[in-house]
Amino acid sequence: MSVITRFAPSPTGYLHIGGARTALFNYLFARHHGGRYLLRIEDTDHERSTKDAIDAIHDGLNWLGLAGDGEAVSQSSRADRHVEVAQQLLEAGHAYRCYLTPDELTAMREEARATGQKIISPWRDADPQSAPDQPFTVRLKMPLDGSTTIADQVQGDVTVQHATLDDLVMLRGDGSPTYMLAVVVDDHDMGVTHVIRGDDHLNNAFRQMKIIEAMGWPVPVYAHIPLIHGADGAKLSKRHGALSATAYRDMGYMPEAMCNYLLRLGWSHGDDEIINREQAIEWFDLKGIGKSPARFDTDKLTAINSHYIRALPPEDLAALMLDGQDASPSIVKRLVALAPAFAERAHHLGDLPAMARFAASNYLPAVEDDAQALLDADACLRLQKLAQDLPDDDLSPDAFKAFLGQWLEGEGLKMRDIGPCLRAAVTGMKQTPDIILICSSLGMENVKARIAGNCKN
RNA sequence: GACCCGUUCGUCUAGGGGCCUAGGACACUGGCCUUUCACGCCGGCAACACGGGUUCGAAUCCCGUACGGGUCGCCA
Repeated sequence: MSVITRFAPSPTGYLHIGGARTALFNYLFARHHGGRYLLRIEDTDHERSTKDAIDAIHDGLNWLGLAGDGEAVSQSSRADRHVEVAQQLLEAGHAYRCYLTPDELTAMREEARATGQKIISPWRDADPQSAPDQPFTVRLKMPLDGSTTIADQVQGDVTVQHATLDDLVMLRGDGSPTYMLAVVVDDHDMGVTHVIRGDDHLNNAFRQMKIIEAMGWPVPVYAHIPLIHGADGAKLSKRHGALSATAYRDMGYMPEAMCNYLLRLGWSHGDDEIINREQAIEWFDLKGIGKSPARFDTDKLTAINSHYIRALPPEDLAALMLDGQDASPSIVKRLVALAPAFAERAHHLGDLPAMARFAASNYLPAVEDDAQALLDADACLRLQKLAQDLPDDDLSPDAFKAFLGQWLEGEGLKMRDIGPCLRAAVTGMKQTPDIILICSSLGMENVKARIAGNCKN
Protein backbone atom coordinates (compact mmCIF):
# COMPACT_ATOMS: atom_id res chain seq x y z
CA MET A 1 0.00 0.00 0.00
CA SER A 2 1.34 3.35 -0.98
CA VAL A 3 1.72 6.11 1.58
CA ILE A 4 -0.54 9.15 1.44
CA THR A 5 -0.10 12.05 3.86
CA ARG A 6 -1.80 15.37 4.04
CA PHE A 7 -1.35 18.82 5.47
CA ALA A 8 -4.65 20.36 6.45
CA PRO A 9 -4.40 23.96 7.64
CA SER A 10 -7.42 26.00 8.57
CA PRO A 11 -7.45 29.29 6.67
CA THR A 12 -8.04 31.53 9.64
CA GLY A 13 -4.60 33.09 9.50
CA TYR A 14 -1.25 32.79 7.87
CA LEU A 15 0.97 29.76 7.62
CA HIS A 16 2.94 29.92 10.83
CA ILE A 17 6.12 28.16 11.82
CA GLY A 18 4.44 25.23 13.48
CA GLY A 19 2.22 24.60 10.48
CA ALA A 20 5.18 24.87 8.17
CA ARG A 21 7.00 22.19 10.10
CA THR A 22 3.97 19.91 10.09
CA ALA A 23 3.74 20.37 6.34
CA LEU A 24 7.45 19.61 6.02
CA PHE A 25 7.17 16.38 7.98
CA ASN A 26 4.19 15.25 5.94
CA TYR A 27 5.96 16.11 2.71
CA LEU A 28 9.17 14.37 3.73
CA PHE A 29 7.43 11.26 4.97
CA ALA A 30 5.46 10.88 1.75
CA ARG A 31 8.48 11.48 -0.46
CA HIS A 32 10.60 9.11 1.56
CA HIS A 33 8.10 6.37 0.84
CA GLY A 34 7.46 7.40 -2.72
CA GLY A 35 3.90 8.27 -1.77
CA ARG A 36 1.69 11.28 -2.19
CA TYR A 37 1.47 14.44 -0.10
CA LEU A 38 -1.87 16.20 -0.32
CA LEU A 39 -3.22 19.55 0.76
CA ARG A 40 -6.62 20.23 2.21
CA ILE A 41 -7.94 23.58 3.30
CA GLU A 42 -10.13 23.14 6.37
CA ASP A 43 -12.55 25.93 5.70
CA THR A 44 -15.47 24.36 7.51
CA ASP A 45 -15.90 27.53 9.50
CA HIS A 46 -17.07 30.08 6.93
CA GLU A 47 -17.08 32.87 9.47
CA ARG A 48 -13.38 32.69 10.07
CA SER A 49 -12.07 31.47 6.75
CA THR A 50 -10.84 34.05 4.31
CA LYS A 51 -9.59 34.05 0.77
CA ASP A 52 -6.58 36.09 1.86
CA ALA A 53 -5.61 33.47 4.38
CA ILE A 54 -5.89 30.71 1.79
CA ASP A 55 -3.66 32.66 -0.57
CA ALA A 56 -1.19 33.37 2.20
CA ILE A 57 -0.98 29.70 3.12
CA HIS A 58 -0.29 28.70 -0.46
CA ASP A 59 2.22 31.49 -0.75
CA GLY A 60 4.08 30.23 2.31
CA LEU A 61 3.94 26.62 1.22
CA ASN A 62 5.15 27.43 -2.28
CA TRP A 63 7.98 29.48 -0.89
CA LEU A 64 9.13 26.56 1.22
CA GLY A 65 8.80 24.15 -1.68
CA LEU A 66 5.98 22.33 0.08
CA ALA A 67 3.16 22.70 -2.42
CA GLY A 68 0.91 19.65 -2.37
CA ASP A 69 0.58 17.01 -5.06
CA GLY A 70 -2.34 18.10 -7.22
CA GLU A 71 -5.08 20.56 -6.37
CA ALA A 72 -5.75 21.38 -2.75
CA VAL A 73 -9.06 20.02 -1.53
CA SER A 74 -11.48 22.54 -0.12
CA GLN A 75 -13.23 20.98 2.82
CA SER A 76 -16.28 23.19 2.55
CA SER A 77 -16.95 21.90 -0.96
CA ARG A 78 -17.46 18.46 0.46
CA ALA A 79 -20.18 19.29 2.97
CA ASP A 80 -22.77 17.12 1.20
CA ARG A 81 -20.57 14.11 1.54
CA HIS A 82 -19.99 14.82 5.23
CA VAL A 83 -23.73 15.05 5.84
CA GLU A 84 -24.22 11.83 3.96
CA VAL A 85 -21.88 10.01 6.31
CA ALA A 86 -23.60 11.48 9.34
CA GLN A 87 -26.93 10.26 7.99
CA GLN A 88 -25.50 6.83 7.48
CA LEU A 89 -24.27 6.75 11.05
CA LEU A 90 -27.67 7.93 12.24
CA GLU A 91 -29.45 5.18 10.34
CA ALA A 92 -27.05 2.56 11.61
CA GLY A 93 -27.75 3.62 15.17
CA HIS A 94 -24.23 4.87 15.82
CA ALA A 95 -25.47 8.41 16.16
CA TYR A 96 -28.52 10.22 17.47
CA ARG A 97 -30.31 13.53 17.23
CA CYS A 98 -29.65 15.69 20.24
CA TYR A 99 -32.11 18.49 21.01
CA LEU A 100 -30.15 20.02 23.84
CA THR A 101 -30.07 23.80 23.57
CA PRO A 102 -26.80 25.70 23.97
CA ASP A 103 -27.97 26.96 27.35
CA GLU A 104 -28.81 23.52 28.61
CA LEU A 105 -25.47 22.33 27.41
CA THR A 106 -23.59 25.06 29.19
CA ALA A 107 -25.31 24.19 32.41
CA MET A 108 -24.54 20.51 31.98
CA ARG A 109 -20.96 21.25 31.19
CA GLU A 110 -20.49 23.24 34.34
CA GLU A 111 -21.96 20.47 36.39
CA ALA A 112 -19.92 17.83 34.61
CA ARG A 113 -16.77 19.77 35.26
CA ALA A 114 -17.60 20.06 38.92
CA THR A 115 -18.36 16.38 39.37
CA GLY A 116 -15.76 15.08 36.99
CA GLN A 117 -18.38 13.17 35.09
CA LYS A 118 -18.85 13.32 31.37
CA ILE A 119 -21.89 14.83 29.74
CA ILE A 120 -24.44 12.35 28.56
CA SER A 121 -27.24 13.81 26.52
CA PRO A 122 -30.70 12.68 27.61
CA TRP A 123 -31.47 12.28 23.92
CA ARG A 124 -28.88 9.58 23.47
CA ASP A 125 -31.38 6.84 24.16
CA ALA A 126 -34.58 8.80 23.93
CA ASP A 127 -37.57 7.66 21.96
CA PRO A 128 -37.45 9.37 18.53
CA GLN A 129 -41.20 9.87 18.79
CA SER A 130 -40.71 12.27 21.66
CA ALA A 131 -38.53 14.59 19.61
CA PRO A 132 -39.57 18.22 19.72
CA ASP A 133 -39.90 20.25 16.59
CA GLN A 134 -36.74 22.25 16.95
CA PRO A 135 -33.14 22.30 15.70
CA PHE A 136 -30.97 19.38 16.70
CA THR A 137 -27.37 18.34 16.43
CA VAL A 138 -26.28 14.89 15.42
CA ARG A 139 -23.97 13.26 17.92
CA LEU A 140 -21.91 10.11 17.73
CA LYS A 141 -22.52 7.56 20.46
CA MET A 142 -19.31 7.03 22.35
CA PRO A 143 -18.91 3.75 24.22
CA LEU A 144 -19.73 4.24 27.90
CA ASP A 145 -16.99 2.02 29.22
CA GLY A 146 -13.80 0.37 28.08
CA SER A 147 -10.87 2.18 26.56
CA THR A 148 -9.09 2.85 23.31
CA THR A 149 -5.37 2.68 22.68
CA ILE A 150 -3.66 4.46 19.86
CA ALA A 151 -0.28 3.19 18.76
CA ASP A 152 1.02 6.64 18.04
CA GLN A 153 4.26 6.62 16.09
CA VAL A 154 5.66 9.51 18.09
CA GLN A 155 3.94 9.34 21.46
CA GLY A 156 3.93 5.58 21.76
CA ASP A 157 0.87 3.69 23.00
CA VAL A 158 -1.62 6.12 24.46
CA THR A 159 -4.74 4.89 26.19
CA VAL A 160 -7.85 6.84 27.04
CA GLN A 161 -10.88 5.65 28.97
CA HIS A 162 -14.13 5.99 27.03
CA ALA A 163 -15.72 7.39 30.17
CA THR A 164 -13.84 10.61 29.51
CA LEU A 165 -15.03 11.00 25.95
CA ASP A 166 -18.14 13.04 25.19
CA ASP A 167 -20.50 12.25 22.34
CA LEU A 168 -19.03 14.43 19.65
CA VAL A 169 -21.18 16.65 17.50
CA MET A 170 -20.99 15.74 13.81
CA LEU A 171 -23.74 17.97 12.47
CA ARG A 172 -24.51 21.37 13.92
CA GLY A 173 -27.96 22.73 14.65
CA ASP A 174 -28.01 24.28 11.17
CA GLY A 175 -27.14 20.94 9.62
CA SER A 176 -23.58 21.84 8.70
CA PRO A 177 -20.80 19.33 9.40
CA THR A 178 -18.22 19.96 12.11
CA TYR A 179 -14.51 19.72 11.72
CA MET A 180 -14.43 16.49 13.72
CA LEU A 181 -16.61 14.73 11.18
CA ALA A 182 -15.10 16.39 8.14
CA VAL A 183 -11.48 15.44 8.88
CA VAL A 184 -12.35 11.83 9.24
CA VAL A 185 -14.45 11.64 6.11
CA ASP A 186 -11.97 13.59 4.02
CA ASP A 187 -8.97 11.66 5.25
CA HIS A 188 -10.76 8.46 4.35
CA ASP A 189 -11.94 9.63 0.95
CA MET A 190 -8.51 11.00 0.12
CA GLY A 191 -6.97 7.69 1.06
CA VAL A 192 -4.77 9.17 3.75
CA THR A 193 -2.71 6.42 5.35
CA HIS A 194 -0.63 8.42 7.80
CA VAL A 195 -1.88 11.34 9.83
CA ILE A 196 1.02 13.51 10.96
CA ARG A 197 -0.14 16.58 12.87
CA GLY A 198 0.40 18.65 15.99
CA ASP A 199 -0.14 16.87 19.28
CA ASP A 200 -2.89 19.31 20.15
CA HIS A 201 -4.95 16.86 18.10
CA LEU A 202 -3.98 13.78 20.06
CA ASN A 203 -7.09 13.81 22.20
CA ASN A 204 -9.24 14.37 19.14
CA ALA A 205 -7.82 11.25 17.58
CA PHE A 206 -9.68 9.09 20.04
CA ARG A 207 -13.00 10.64 19.17
CA GLN A 208 -12.27 10.54 15.47
CA MET A 209 -11.35 6.89 15.66
CA LYS A 210 -14.83 6.10 16.84
CA ILE A 211 -16.32 7.58 13.69
CA ILE A 212 -13.88 5.59 11.63
CA GLU A 213 -14.72 2.39 13.45
CA ALA A 214 -18.43 3.01 13.18
CA MET A 215 -18.04 3.39 9.43
CA GLY A 216 -15.88 0.30 9.27
CA TRP A 217 -13.03 2.20 7.65
CA PRO A 218 -9.36 1.46 8.12
CA VAL A 219 -7.72 3.48 10.88
CA PRO A 220 -4.76 5.53 9.63
CA VAL A 221 -1.37 5.47 11.33
CA TYR A 222 -1.11 8.41 13.71
CA ALA A 223 1.93 10.49 14.52
CA HIS A 224 1.29 13.44 16.82
CA ILE A 225 4.25 15.76 16.88
CA PRO A 226 5.02 18.13 19.76
CA LEU A 227 4.25 21.79 19.30
CA ILE A 228 6.87 24.47 18.83
CA HIS A 229 7.26 27.04 21.58
CA GLY A 230 8.61 30.55 21.56
CA ALA A 231 12.11 31.37 22.71
CA ASP A 232 10.83 31.94 26.24
CA GLY A 233 9.11 28.58 26.38
CA ALA A 234 5.64 29.98 26.12
CA LYS A 235 3.27 28.73 23.50
CA LEU A 236 3.74 30.34 20.13
CA SER A 237 0.76 32.50 19.33
CA LYS A 238 -0.08 35.21 16.89
CA ARG A 239 0.82 37.95 19.29
CA HIS A 240 3.76 36.10 20.69
CA GLY A 241 6.43 35.54 18.11
CA ALA A 242 4.47 33.20 15.88
CA LEU A 243 5.44 34.90 12.70
CA SER A 244 4.15 33.73 9.38
CA ALA A 245 6.55 31.68 7.32
CA THR A 246 6.69 34.41 4.74
CA ALA A 247 7.66 36.97 7.36
CA TYR A 248 10.94 35.09 7.49
CA ARG A 249 11.26 35.40 3.73
CA ASP A 250 10.89 39.14 4.14
CA MET A 251 13.58 39.12 6.80
CA GLY A 252 16.02 37.57 4.37
CA TYR A 253 15.90 33.90 5.26
CA MET A 254 16.23 31.34 2.52
CA PRO A 255 13.57 28.65 2.22
CA GLU A 256 16.26 25.98 2.25
CA ALA A 257 17.55 27.32 5.55
CA MET A 258 14.06 27.53 7.00
CA CYS A 259 13.29 23.93 6.07
CA ASN A 260 16.62 22.70 7.37
CA TYR A 261 16.09 24.48 10.67
CA LEU A 262 12.50 23.34 11.02
CA LEU A 263 13.50 19.78 10.25
CA ARG A 264 16.03 19.79 13.08
CA LEU A 265 13.51 21.26 15.45
CA GLY A 266 12.15 18.10 16.95
CA TRP A 267 13.72 15.63 14.58
CA SER A 268 17.24 14.36 14.41
CA HIS A 269 19.50 12.03 12.52
CA GLY A 270 22.49 11.56 14.77
CA ASP A 271 24.63 14.67 14.88
CA ASP A 272 23.75 15.87 11.40
CA GLU A 273 22.87 19.54 11.23
CA ILE A 274 23.08 20.66 7.62
CA ILE A 275 20.62 18.55 5.72
CA ASN A 276 19.40 19.45 2.25
CA ARG A 277 16.07 18.46 0.80
CA GLU A 278 17.34 15.39 -0.98
CA GLN A 279 19.14 14.10 2.07
CA ALA A 280 16.14 14.86 4.24
CA ILE A 281 13.89 12.77 2.02
CA GLU A 282 16.31 9.90 2.23
CA TRP A 283 16.69 10.07 6.00
CA PHE A 284 13.32 11.18 7.31
CA ASP A 285 11.43 8.80 9.52
CA LEU A 286 8.92 9.04 12.33
CA LYS A 287 11.31 7.41 14.78
CA GLY A 288 13.58 10.43 14.70
CA ILE A 289 10.89 12.75 16.02
CA GLY A 290 11.30 13.77 19.65
CA LYS A 291 8.45 13.78 22.14
CA SER A 292 9.01 17.06 23.89
CA PRO A 293 8.17 20.52 22.60
CA ALA A 294 11.02 22.55 21.14
CA ARG A 295 11.73 26.25 21.39
CA PHE A 296 12.20 28.36 18.35
CA ASP A 297 15.73 29.79 18.28
CA THR A 298 16.36 32.59 15.82
CA ASP A 299 20.11 32.52 16.38
CA LYS A 300 20.40 29.00 15.11
CA LEU A 301 18.10 29.70 12.20
CA THR A 302 20.37 32.60 11.29
CA ALA A 303 23.48 30.45 11.52
CA ILE A 304 21.95 27.94 9.15
CA ASN A 305 20.83 30.72 6.87
CA SER A 306 24.41 32.02 6.66
CA HIS A 307 25.50 28.60 5.63
CA TYR A 308 23.01 28.43 2.79
CA ILE A 309 23.84 31.94 1.64
CA ARG A 310 27.51 30.99 1.35
CA ALA A 311 26.56 27.98 -0.71
CA LEU A 312 24.77 30.12 -3.32
CA PRO A 313 26.35 30.36 -6.80
CA PRO A 314 28.24 33.67 -7.32
CA GLU A 315 25.89 34.67 -10.12
CA ASP A 316 22.88 34.36 -7.83
CA LEU A 317 24.66 36.33 -5.15
CA ALA A 318 25.48 39.07 -7.65
CA ALA A 319 21.82 39.32 -8.60
CA LEU A 320 20.89 39.55 -4.91
CA MET A 321 23.41 42.35 -4.39
CA LEU A 322 21.90 44.30 -7.26
CA ASP A 323 18.46 43.88 -5.72
CA GLY A 324 16.71 44.46 -9.02
CA GLN A 325 18.86 47.39 -10.00
CA ASP A 326 20.30 47.48 -13.56
CA ALA A 327 24.02 47.02 -13.97
CA SER A 328 26.51 46.91 -16.79
CA PRO A 329 28.20 43.62 -17.63
CA SER A 330 31.43 44.85 -16.12
CA ILE A 331 29.76 45.60 -12.82
CA VAL A 332 28.04 42.24 -12.78
CA LYS A 333 31.36 40.61 -13.46
CA ARG A 334 32.86 42.54 -10.57
CA LEU A 335 30.10 41.50 -8.20
CA VAL A 336 30.46 37.89 -9.23
CA ALA A 337 34.16 38.09 -8.38
CA LEU A 338 33.39 39.65 -5.02
CA ALA A 339 30.43 37.38 -4.28
CA PRO A 340 32.12 34.76 -2.10
CA ALA A 341 33.72 37.44 0.05
CA PHE A 342 30.39 39.15 0.65
CA ALA A 343 28.46 35.93 1.17
CA GLU A 344 30.83 34.97 3.95
CA ARG A 345 29.73 38.05 5.87
CA ALA A 346 25.99 37.91 5.23
CA HIS A 347 23.50 36.51 7.69
CA HIS A 348 20.41 37.56 5.81
CA LEU A 349 19.86 38.01 2.11
CA GLY A 350 19.08 41.65 2.73
CA ASP A 351 22.62 42.23 4.01
CA LEU A 352 23.97 41.74 0.52
CA PRO A 353 22.84 44.93 -1.26
CA ALA A 354 23.99 47.09 1.62
CA MET A 355 27.40 45.49 1.81
CA ALA A 356 27.95 45.59 -1.93
CA ARG A 357 26.58 49.05 -2.60
CA PHE A 358 30.01 50.58 -3.23
CA ALA A 359 30.76 47.89 -5.79
CA ALA A 360 27.40 47.95 -7.53
CA SER A 361 28.08 51.24 -9.26
CA ASN A 362 31.01 53.39 -10.34
CA TYR A 363 29.81 56.47 -8.53
CA LEU A 364 31.91 57.86 -5.75
CA PRO A 365 30.63 56.28 -2.54
CA ALA A 366 29.74 58.57 0.33
CA VAL A 367 32.01 58.04 3.31
CA GLU A 368 30.23 56.88 6.43
CA ASP A 369 30.95 58.66 9.70
CA ASP A 370 33.04 55.96 11.32
CA ALA A 371 35.10 55.55 8.15
CA GLN A 372 35.64 59.27 7.85
CA ALA A 373 37.72 59.15 11.02
CA LEU A 374 40.26 57.03 9.16
CA LEU A 375 40.76 59.72 6.52
CA ASP A 376 42.79 62.29 8.41
CA ALA A 377 45.28 64.58 6.68
CA ASP A 378 48.19 62.14 6.94
CA ALA A 379 46.18 59.30 5.55
CA CYS A 380 44.97 61.40 2.67
CA LEU A 381 48.50 62.40 1.81
CA ARG A 382 49.55 58.76 1.73
CA LEU A 383 46.57 57.79 -0.35
CA GLN A 384 47.14 60.56 -2.82
CA LYS A 385 50.72 59.43 -3.23
CA LEU A 386 49.52 55.90 -3.79
CA ALA A 387 47.02 57.06 -6.38
CA GLN A 388 49.82 58.79 -8.25
CA ASP A 389 51.95 55.68 -8.28
CA LEU A 390 49.17 53.31 -9.24
CA PRO A 391 49.58 51.71 -12.67
CA ASP A 392 47.07 52.48 -15.43
CA ASP A 393 46.33 48.88 -16.21
CA ASP A 394 44.12 46.76 -14.00
CA LEU A 395 45.78 44.12 -11.89
CA SER A 396 44.70 40.73 -10.64
CA PRO A 397 44.40 40.42 -6.87
CA ASP A 398 47.77 38.70 -6.70
CA ALA A 399 49.44 41.26 -8.92
CA PHE A 400 47.92 44.14 -6.99
CA LYS A 401 49.05 42.60 -3.75
CA ALA A 402 52.58 42.31 -5.10
CA PHE A 403 52.50 45.89 -6.34
CA LEU A 404 51.22 47.18 -3.03
CA GLY A 405 53.84 45.22 -1.14
CA GLN A 406 56.64 46.83 -3.12
CA TRP A 407 55.11 50.28 -2.91
CA LEU A 408 54.73 49.95 0.86
CA GLU A 409 58.35 48.89 1.17
CA GLY A 410 59.46 51.82 -0.90
CA GLU A 411 57.48 54.21 1.30
CA GLY A 412 58.66 52.58 4.47
CA LEU A 413 55.08 51.74 5.44
CA LYS A 414 53.23 48.71 6.66
CA MET A 415 49.98 47.33 5.36
CA ARG A 416 48.19 48.62 8.44
CA ASP A 417 49.23 52.14 7.46
CA ILE A 418 47.37 51.99 4.20
CA GLY A 419 44.76 49.22 4.43
CA PRO A 420 42.13 50.84 6.65
CA CYS A 421 42.26 54.29 5.04
CA LEU A 422 42.37 52.85 1.54
CA ARG A 423 39.24 50.92 2.43
CA ALA A 424 37.56 54.03 3.77
CA ALA A 425 38.35 56.06 0.68
CA VAL A 426 37.48 53.40 -1.86
CA THR A 427 34.38 51.91 -0.24
CA GLY A 428 33.26 54.62 2.15
CA MET A 429 33.06 51.96 4.85
CA LYS A 430 35.12 50.80 7.76
CA GLN A 431 34.35 47.14 7.36
CA THR A 432 34.45 45.31 4.05
CA PRO A 433 36.06 42.23 2.59
CA ASP A 434 39.77 42.19 1.69
CA ILE A 435 40.62 45.64 0.30
CA ILE A 436 43.17 44.17 -2.10
CA LEU A 437 40.51 42.01 -3.70
CA ILE A 438 38.20 45.02 -3.83
CA CYS A 439 40.69 47.35 -5.49
CA SER A 440 41.59 44.71 -8.01
CA SER A 441 38.01 44.09 -9.03
CA LEU A 442 37.12 47.78 -9.02
CA GLY A 443 39.96 48.57 -11.39
CA MET A 444 42.74 51.12 -11.05
CA GLU A 445 40.89 53.97 -12.67
CA ASN A 446 38.09 53.60 -10.18
CA VAL A 447 40.45 53.41 -7.25
CA LYS A 448 42.25 56.59 -8.31
CA ALA A 449 38.99 58.44 -8.81
CA ARG A 450 37.68 57.41 -5.43
CA ILE A 451 40.84 58.39 -3.63
CA ALA A 452 40.75 61.73 -5.35
CA GLY A 453 37.10 62.21 -4.59
CA ASN A 454 37.19 61.22 -0.96
CA CYS A 455 40.54 62.76 0.02
CA LYS A 456 39.98 66.44 -0.44
CA ASN A 457 41.32 67.81 2.79
C1' G B 1 -10.33 20.67 38.19
C1' A B 2 -10.30 15.93 35.10
C1' C B 3 -7.71 13.31 31.36
C1' C B 4 -3.32 12.72 28.18
C1' C B 5 1.89 13.81 27.13
C1' G B 6 6.69 15.44 28.25
C1' U B 7 11.55 16.59 31.32
C1' U B 8 19.99 15.61 28.91
C1' C B 9 24.44 22.09 28.56
C1' G B 10 21.07 28.98 27.87
C1' U B 11 18.74 26.69 23.01
C1' C B 12 18.22 22.39 19.33
C1' U B 13 19.79 17.64 20.26
C1' A B 14 23.07 12.50 20.36
C1' G B 15 22.30 8.69 23.73
C1' G B 16 18.02 3.06 23.79
C1' G B 17 22.09 -0.94 30.93
C1' G B 18 28.56 -0.98 30.86
C1' C B 19 31.81 2.33 24.66
C1' C B 20 29.41 8.48 29.03
C1' U B 21 34.75 11.44 34.12
C1' A B 22 27.69 12.33 28.72
C1' G B 23 29.03 13.72 22.24
C1' G B 24 27.62 17.48 18.30
C1' A B 25 25.43 22.21 16.72
C1' C B 26 23.90 27.37 17.88
C1' A B 27 24.85 31.09 21.48
C1' C B 28 28.57 32.87 24.92
C1' U B 29 33.84 33.06 25.73
C1' G B 30 39.89 32.86 25.60
C1' G B 31 43.55 32.60 21.69
C1' C B 32 45.61 32.21 16.63
C1' C B 33 45.26 34.26 11.69
C1' U B 34 45.00 39.58 10.06
C1' U B 35 44.43 45.58 6.12
C1' U B 36 38.94 46.07 9.04
C1' C B 37 34.81 42.88 9.57
C1' A B 38 33.85 38.08 8.69
C1' C B 39 35.43 33.09 7.67
C1' G B 40 38.62 29.39 9.38
C1' C B 41 41.51 26.90 13.19
C1' C B 42 42.72 25.72 18.44
C1' G B 43 40.75 26.03 23.53
C1' G B 44 36.93 27.15 27.44
C1' C B 45 32.17 27.55 30.04
C1' A B 46 27.92 24.58 30.47
C1' A B 47 23.25 19.36 31.22
C1' C B 48 21.24 13.65 32.59
C1' A B 49 14.52 17.90 37.15
C1' C B 50 14.17 15.50 42.21
C1' G B 51 13.40 11.06 45.37
C1' G B 52 12.96 5.98 45.67
C1' G B 53 13.62 1.25 43.57
C1' U B 54 15.42 -2.99 39.88
C1' U B 55 20.65 -4.46 38.64
C1' C B 56 27.29 -6.39 39.67
C1' G B 57 26.33 -1.75 36.92
C1' A B 58 21.31 3.31 35.02
C1' A B 59 21.12 9.36 31.44
C1' U B 60 19.22 4.73 29.66
C1' C B 61 14.15 0.07 33.01
C1' C B 62 10.02 0.73 37.05
C1' C B 63 7.32 3.86 40.78
C1' G B 64 6.41 8.54 43.05
C1' U B 65 7.06 13.98 43.40
C1' A B 66 7.93 18.61 41.15
C1' C B 67 7.72 21.47 36.97
C1' G B 68 6.21 22.26 31.82
C1' G B 69 2.82 21.40 27.74
C1' G B 70 -1.79 19.70 25.49
C1' U B 71 -7.11 18.60 25.58
C1' C B 72 -11.75 19.06 27.76
C1' G B 73 -16.76 23.81 21.99
C1' C B 74 -22.90 23.22 17.62
C1' C B 75 -13.59 26.35 16.69
C1' A B 76 -10.38 24.08 13.68
